[in-house]
Amino acid sequence: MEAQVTEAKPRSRAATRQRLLEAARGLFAEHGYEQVTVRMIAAAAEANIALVGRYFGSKAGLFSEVLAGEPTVAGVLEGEPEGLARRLAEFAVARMHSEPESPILRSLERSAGDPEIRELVRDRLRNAIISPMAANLTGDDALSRARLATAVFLGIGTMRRLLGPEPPSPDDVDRLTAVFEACFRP
Amino acid sequence: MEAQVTEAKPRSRAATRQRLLEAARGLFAEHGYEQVTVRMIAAAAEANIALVGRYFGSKAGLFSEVLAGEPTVAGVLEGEPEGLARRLAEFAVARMHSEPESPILRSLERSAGDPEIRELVRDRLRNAIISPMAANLTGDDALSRARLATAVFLGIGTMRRLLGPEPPSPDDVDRLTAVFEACFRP
DNA sequence: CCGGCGAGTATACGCCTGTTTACTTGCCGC
DNA sequence: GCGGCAAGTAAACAGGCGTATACTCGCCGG
Repeated sequence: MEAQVTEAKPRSRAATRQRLLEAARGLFAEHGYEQVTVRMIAAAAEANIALVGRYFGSKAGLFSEVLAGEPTVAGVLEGEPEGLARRLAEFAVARMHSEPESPILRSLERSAGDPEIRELVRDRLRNAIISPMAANLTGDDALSRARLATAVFLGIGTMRRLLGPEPPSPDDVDRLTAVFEACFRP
Repeated sequence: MEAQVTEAKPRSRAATRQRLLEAARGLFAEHGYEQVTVRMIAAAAEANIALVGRYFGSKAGLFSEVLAGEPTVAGVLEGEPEGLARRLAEFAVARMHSEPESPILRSLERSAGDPEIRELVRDRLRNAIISPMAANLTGDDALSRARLATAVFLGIGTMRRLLGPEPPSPDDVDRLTAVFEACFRP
């Protein structure tokens, strides 16, 4: 949570910008866009509030840059399509049993109030997950099936956030693999 | 959306309370807890803001009462367990292709900022969906499987909210049925 | 050694939130 | 008819939000 830099902070634009960016990343990932205030970000980065506006234009601009810099599940998506369901299942199970710290997907679920932010999130979801996933599928309604699988993925995240992490079970991966395969079946 | 009462409003505690309750129900269902303000509710109910506090204690109290009065998916859950997956699929597809107006489940997905509200939502989710669903399943980890199926259900809602309603496809029900069956398989 | 410029700061602005207070209005039993 | 109490109202409160402004400080080239 408080992953702030302990080293002395030099009077450097680039370094301060970076601290703000990383602080924002962590907070957004944990709490979502709306629950995080610029004052929280500035405090976590040990920087002044006004610098958020100066360096990123606005809170939304900062969020946008965080989103752009975030690694995606691309590594899971590429590879032979046969194993896709299992790779997704393994990835989801890993997320399911780990504590909150996790990529920006976390904030995808719950950042929806501001329409501008919603659009950012939607584009990101499409371009980073659904489209590449659909590209791995064959058949007419590949997009629709990719959407369904992504929905399952998001739903698991929502559930974990709401009810807390589940006790792991060795059957989880197998069952989830079957679920994703059912999503992908033409 | 603007399903306000057009009849003249009598100076009646019970009637005004009811109008507030219904207005809140509609708004919460459409936008979620945090995005709805008590001023919006009062305006929709054509009542004074202060009455929310007077009749329900607080915004959270009003939300709690809305939640308690909301019908659940109980009708879908009861019945022979064999057809459960298909009934769930039909229910989800119906929700998937309909415009926003929908039960309070909508707000379950995105009402999470305030811990008090979060707890309300979590309890409701457990008592109204997961537990009864698990009761229909056999096997040790029935709860875990019910959680997964519920996650799929929520994920579909999140997806629809984010990307808009999908064009219907006749295969949807079959595919979703297979997905839920995969969730339920021991 | 010092002038200037950019990094960093403190503070205030305007707005919106949920909640509360003090007040007015209208109806119902007597 | 009318007194009183409940229903309804307007306004303000305290606090939080994102953003913008005017300022000070620290460093670096000359």
